[in-house]
Amino acid sequence: MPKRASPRISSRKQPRQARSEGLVAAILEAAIRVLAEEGAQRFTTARVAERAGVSVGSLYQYFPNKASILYRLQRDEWRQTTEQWRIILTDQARPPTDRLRQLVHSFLRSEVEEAEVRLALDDAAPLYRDAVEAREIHAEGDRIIEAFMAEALPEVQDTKRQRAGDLIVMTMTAVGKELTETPRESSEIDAYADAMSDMFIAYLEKVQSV
Amino acid sequence: MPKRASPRISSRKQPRQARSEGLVAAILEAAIRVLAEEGAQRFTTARVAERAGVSVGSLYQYFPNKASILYRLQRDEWRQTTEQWRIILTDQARPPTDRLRQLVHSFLRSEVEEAEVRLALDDAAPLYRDAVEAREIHAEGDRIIEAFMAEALPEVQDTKRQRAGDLIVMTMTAVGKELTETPRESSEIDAYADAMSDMFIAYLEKVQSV
DNA sequence: CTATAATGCGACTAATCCGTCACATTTCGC
DNA sequence: GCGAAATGTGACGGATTAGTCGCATTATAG
Repeated sequence: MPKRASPRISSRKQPRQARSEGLVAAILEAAIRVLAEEGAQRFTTARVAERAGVSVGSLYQYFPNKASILYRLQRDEWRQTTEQWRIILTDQARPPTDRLRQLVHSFLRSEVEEAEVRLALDDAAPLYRDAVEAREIHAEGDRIIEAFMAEALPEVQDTKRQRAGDLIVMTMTAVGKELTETPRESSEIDAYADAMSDMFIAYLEKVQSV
Repeated sequence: MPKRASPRISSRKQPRQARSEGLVAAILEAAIRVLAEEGAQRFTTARVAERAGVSVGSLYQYFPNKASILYRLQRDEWRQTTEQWRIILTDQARPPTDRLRQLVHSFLRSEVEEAEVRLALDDAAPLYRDAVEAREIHAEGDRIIEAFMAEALPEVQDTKRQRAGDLIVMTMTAVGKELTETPRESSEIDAYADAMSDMFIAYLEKVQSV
């Protein structure tokens, strides 16, 4: 956690903050590189600091421990994902099935793009999973899905609808991870995205008609 | 890897082997307990040996390294799962949809039953994932699913059918893992199993009708 | 019963890694 | 400029762990 400097408004440069911010940014970038290139096993504070061109001591001034770096990366990744979901799913000009299809495609694509980092972050999950705020990471995404489901299946019972949403999210993320593990042609990714979309839509139609 | 004693047929007792076999069994049992109770992080050869009432030295006589113990456990678990799948899916007296439904239910149940071990094994995956034989672990399961799909969707194109099978397996295992991570009522597990079965069946019907 | 081979033991080595702390350097307020 | 505060440094302590090796114990063959 970055030390919050007291809010100094009217200084021309904010060197204290400027240094710090640059340092934190450098650390996060280096962390991503280490994860992607060396994997979770070799992700050490020393290595991250070295890659960032910074000393471990400085690193520990802005991050209380190793896990917090990983947690931060995971949080940022997930925020991007969530934002992507929000943009796609709330575009009420298009029919829900279209949006769902695009959601699946976009998600799989972005998963595969950053394969190494995502896989490594996953491997390191045991280190940051127990963080207090870890549960909250997914909350926003869940809300977005729930809103979409409410729009797509307005007449379906709440618990049932929520379960359907859960199932879709779990499936999508899981398939994303699996496809990431063994590299595939981008055309094959699309084929899986299509198949998965078909599955979801068939499911939603069934749920709705019951 | 157990040292293979040369095949001595006509000795009354085979003490060499008897000791060894007991030792290996004790190690594997202890390994499961350590994983379940202490988690992947604290899974060390020393701890396993201690729990097994055996010295590390002995442990290393039958397992070349730590990863091999984990790999062995994972392999055994997966063999059980595969066998379960085979039994359920090849029962040609019942319609395919019934079998699929039961597959999902049984799988989710057994996943949740041994939650701790499975989760810990998953956490430790980075340690044994690169083992040469690791890919082969899933081969038999894939074959079983493929055979079932061929029976259920006889007129569908091969690649499409195989992708459908892949998708179902990925989804099922992923949801199983997810449900395992946050403990739930057994009734809720069943609800998810039902929902997932519905989804699969709706999907298969759609694939078949295209 | 004894020589020999198999099996078991556990202290020990070498490596790694997280996080700290005393000190050096840079920046800021004045 | 100058003193104080903020920021940065990296050697080091303390802890953990994978795997080894010389020796002890047990079983077998003759």
